[in-house]
Amino acid sequence: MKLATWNVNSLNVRLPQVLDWLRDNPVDALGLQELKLTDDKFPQQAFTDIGYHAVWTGQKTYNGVAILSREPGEDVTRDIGNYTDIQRRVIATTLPSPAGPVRVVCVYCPNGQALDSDKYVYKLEWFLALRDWLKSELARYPRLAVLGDYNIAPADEDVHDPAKWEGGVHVSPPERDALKQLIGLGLSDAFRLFEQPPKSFSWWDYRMMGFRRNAGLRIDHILLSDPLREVCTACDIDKGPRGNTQPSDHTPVIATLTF
DNA sequence: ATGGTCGTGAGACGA
Repeated sequence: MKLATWNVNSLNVRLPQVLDWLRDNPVDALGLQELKLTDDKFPQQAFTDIGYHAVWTGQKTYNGVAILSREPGEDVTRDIGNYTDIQRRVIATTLPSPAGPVRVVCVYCPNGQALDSDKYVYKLEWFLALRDWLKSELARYPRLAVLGDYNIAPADEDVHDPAKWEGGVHVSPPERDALKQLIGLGLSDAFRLFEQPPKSFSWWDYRMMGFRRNAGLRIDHILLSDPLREVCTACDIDKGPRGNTQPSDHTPVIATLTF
């Protein structure tokens, strides 16, 4: 079973690239972030045509998340428990697997903008709410995968130039602590279960030829509960789509589970 | 060089 995540930065613009990628990488589930379209504009038929089910929650201009899957899902959730948030950042569904139900949670975590921003306060609050909700999800679903754009680079090795980024959003100690609190629920960063090339990133700024210089961050993650960690046999970043014409600034991350 | 580039949607704003 392969699970993937990709922040597409507008599904309107990136739909052809998503379809192409799925033809080459027929994963069992793909979480998408930053759809930037309303529910009525979601291109369901295009995914149906290539054999994928879809669940989504959209929003005009900003945010929006979806999960595409080979098998239909159950128990779709579009909120973090009781946390009231007009921003559409979470969707979850339960998929079948040989080992039993796998809960897939797709998240588009807040960016935070800057350490002195109200958006940074919102980001940290949002992560607390996510943690509390994931704790209850984990109790209900032992096989839990939480994938998406976390907008947090877990460690300096996930940053192209730690000195330049120090004191900035995505790397600050409170943000890294927020991510560690998710890990502390009993989740593992699938990417770090394996030996990886140095300077592995999942996002590169459009500006300053960030991709060409490999000036990136690893901020897109797949977190796995212990029963899934035990069967995870690979986790890789596919840099290919970042080299496309008119690319997203993020590229997919894929985890392989072998039951 | 304190900027740069995208996407959205029609001027900034968010990332």
